[in-house]
Amino acid sequence: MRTTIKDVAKAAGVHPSTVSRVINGKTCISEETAKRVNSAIEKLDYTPNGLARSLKTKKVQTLAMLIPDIANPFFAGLARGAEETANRHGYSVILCNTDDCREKESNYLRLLAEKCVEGVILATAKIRDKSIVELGRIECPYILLSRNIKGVQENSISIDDIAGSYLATEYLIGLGHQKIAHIAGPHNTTAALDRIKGYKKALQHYGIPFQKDYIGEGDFRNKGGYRVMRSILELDNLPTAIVTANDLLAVGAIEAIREKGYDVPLDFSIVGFDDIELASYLTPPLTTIRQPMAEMGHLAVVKLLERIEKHISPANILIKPELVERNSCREIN
Amino acid sequence: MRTTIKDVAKAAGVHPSTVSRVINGKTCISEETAKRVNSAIEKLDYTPNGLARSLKTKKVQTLAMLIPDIANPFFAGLARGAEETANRHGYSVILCNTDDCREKESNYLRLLAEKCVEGVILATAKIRDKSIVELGRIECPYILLSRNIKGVQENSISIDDIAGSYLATEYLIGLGHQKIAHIAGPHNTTAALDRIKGYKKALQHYGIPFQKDYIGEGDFRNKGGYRVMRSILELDNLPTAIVTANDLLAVGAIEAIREKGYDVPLDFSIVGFDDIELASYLTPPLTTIRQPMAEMGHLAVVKLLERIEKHISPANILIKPELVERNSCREIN
DNA sequence: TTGAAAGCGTTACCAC
DNA sequence: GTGGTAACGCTTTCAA
Repeated sequence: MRTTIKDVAKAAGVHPSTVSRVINGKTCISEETAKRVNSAIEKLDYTPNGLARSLKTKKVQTLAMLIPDIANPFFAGLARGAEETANRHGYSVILCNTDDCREKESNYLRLLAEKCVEGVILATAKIRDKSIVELGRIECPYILLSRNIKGVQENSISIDDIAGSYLATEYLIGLGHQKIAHIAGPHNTTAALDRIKGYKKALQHYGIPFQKDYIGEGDFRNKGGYRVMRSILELDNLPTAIVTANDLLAVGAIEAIREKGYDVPLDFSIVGFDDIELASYLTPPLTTIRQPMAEMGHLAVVKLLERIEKHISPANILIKPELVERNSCREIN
Repeated sequence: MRTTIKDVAKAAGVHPSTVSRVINGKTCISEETAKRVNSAIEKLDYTPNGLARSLKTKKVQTLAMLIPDIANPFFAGLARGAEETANRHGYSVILCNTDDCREKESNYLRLLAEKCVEGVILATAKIRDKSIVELGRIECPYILLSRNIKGVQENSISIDDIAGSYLATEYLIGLGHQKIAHIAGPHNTTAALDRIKGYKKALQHYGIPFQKDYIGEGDFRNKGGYRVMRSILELDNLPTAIVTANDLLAVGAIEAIREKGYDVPLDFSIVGFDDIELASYLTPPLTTIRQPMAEMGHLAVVKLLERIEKHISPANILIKPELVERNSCREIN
C-alpha cells in the first residue's frame, strides 16, 4: 500500500488538510510546519494520488490526440509539437491511433470520456464527421487539426489546403507545364477535397482546361500514389507534371514512373505536399508544399487550452503554406 | 455537471450500487432491472467516471511510453506497435518525449507516478541509468525497450545489437572489404556500445586489425553521421566501407561523402541499422539491419502486462536482427 | 436480487 | 495558521 496524505500527516504531527495545503503551496502556513511536513514527505517518499486529487478538483491535466497512425511522419510531426506544448503547460497526452477506422475512433472517444480528459485533438476528422460533433459524442472541448469537418466553422487548425495546392500547380504552370495531373487524397477528407479545389483553381486562373482523367483518388500513402500513377500512365495523352496531395503519394508515383522507364523530372515533374523529412532525401529531392507540422501541433494545444481554460473558441485557423523548391521539377517549353 | 451513477439510479428507481452492478456485468441482477437501468443509462447519456472507479479499484488501465522523440521514425515505429497492443488489451498510453534530457525524464516519472499508471515503457535508458532503477525512482513495473541499462538483467526487449552489427560488418567483409569504418551512436547507450562490439567482433573474427581512427562517435542523427564522416574523409588511409549505428547516421554520412565528390557505393559501401522507411527510398536504397519496430513495441507491451497482471518478469529478450540487402554496397577485390 | 453503508485519497469550506 | 468534516463518484462488503 502506497503512503497517503494521512501517513504524512501522522508523521509530521499535523492534520491531513495541512499537508494538502503545503503540497499545494497555500500561503497561510507557518514556515515551521511547512518544514516539518516537507521533511515527512521526503522521508516517506510520498507521492500524491492524482486520481483522488482529480476526482475532487475535476482536473486531470490530460489531453488526447487522435490520429490515424503515428508511424506516418506527418502525424508524428504534429504529435511531437502537441506533446511538447502540452507538457510545458502541465498536461499529458494520450496517444490514439485510429487507422481511420470509425470503430476504433468511437471506442476511443468513449474511453477518453471515462478518463475525463480535458480536451481532444482530432487529426482524423472526415468531412462528414459533423455528426460526431452535433450528436455531442464529444462531450469535451476539442480542436480539429489538419482535417476539417464540413459545416463546422470553429475550432480547427489547418494548412490552407486550397492555397497550398494552388501554389504547387501555379509553380508548375510557371515552369511551362500545361498538362498537369493531380493525385488526390481520399475524398472523404476536406484536406483532399480542398487540395483538388486549389489545383482546379490554378488551372482555371491560367486558362488551362480541367481534364477529368488527369485526376485520381489515392489514400495519402505510397500505395495509392503508385496505383493512381499507374493508371495515369495508361493515358493516351500523358501529362508532363503531377501535383500530389501529399509526399507519400509522390513517392508512390515516382515508383510507378520509374517502373515504366520514365524519369523524374525529365519526363514528369512532381510537386508533393507536407515536406516530411523523407522529401529532402528522395532522389531527386522533392519539391513540395511545406506544412509546419510541429508548429501546427503546438498551435492546436495552445488553442485547445484556451478553449478549456478561458472558454475561447478560435475560428478556423489557416496556416499559410510555403513552396519548398528542390529538384523534382523541370522547366519545359 | 455531468450525470452520475446516482442520477441513473434515481431515474431507474434503484440503488446506485445496483446500477454499478449492471454496468460491471455482475450476474446477480434480474433481467427486468437490468433493462430498466440500461434504458436509464441510455436516456441520460451516462458515462461512468473513470477517476472515481480507478480510485476505488486501483486500476487506471494506462501505460506510459518514454521515448526521446516521436518524430524519429524508429521510435514512432515502436510507439505504433506499443499503442496498438495496449489498446487491444484495454490500456491507453501516455506519450512522453524526453529529448534524452534527464530533467524532462525525471519530471515525467514523477508525473506518471501521480497519475498512477500501471506500467512504463522506457525506450530512453542510458547505460548508467541503473541508478534510476535502483533508487526506486520508478515505483511501478517498467520494461526497457531498445536500450538496456548496465547490470540490469531483466525486463528488457531489444534487438541483438552485437549480432546485428556483426552481421553488417561480416557482410561487407564478404564483399571483399578490409578497410571498414564504423560511425557509432552516443557512447552512453548500450545500443551504441554493443554495435561497436559487434563491429569489432567481426573484424577480429576475420583477422582484420581494428583501427582506432576508423571509429567515431555520432548521435544517432543525420548531423552526427555527417560530422563523423567528414573527419573520416580527412584520413590518409580512407576506408572503403562504413558500418553506421543507424540509418540516420548513414544518411548524414552519405551527404558528407557526396559533398566531397565521392559516390556510394562506388567509393564507399554503407550499411545502416534500423531499416526505417526512409532507407528504402534513399538513392541508392540503403542496405541495412532491420529492426522489427512495431513487433518490438508490441512485445514490450505484452511483457509489461504480464509483469503487471501476472507478476512475471521476463529475462532480457533479444530480437534476432536481419540484414536487408539493397544497393548501397558493392563488391571489391 | 437488492439496499445500505463504508471507504478509496484527496481538497475545500467552515470553524476556531 | 490549523483542525475537522464533508464531499468528489464509484465499488464492495454485508445484510436483508
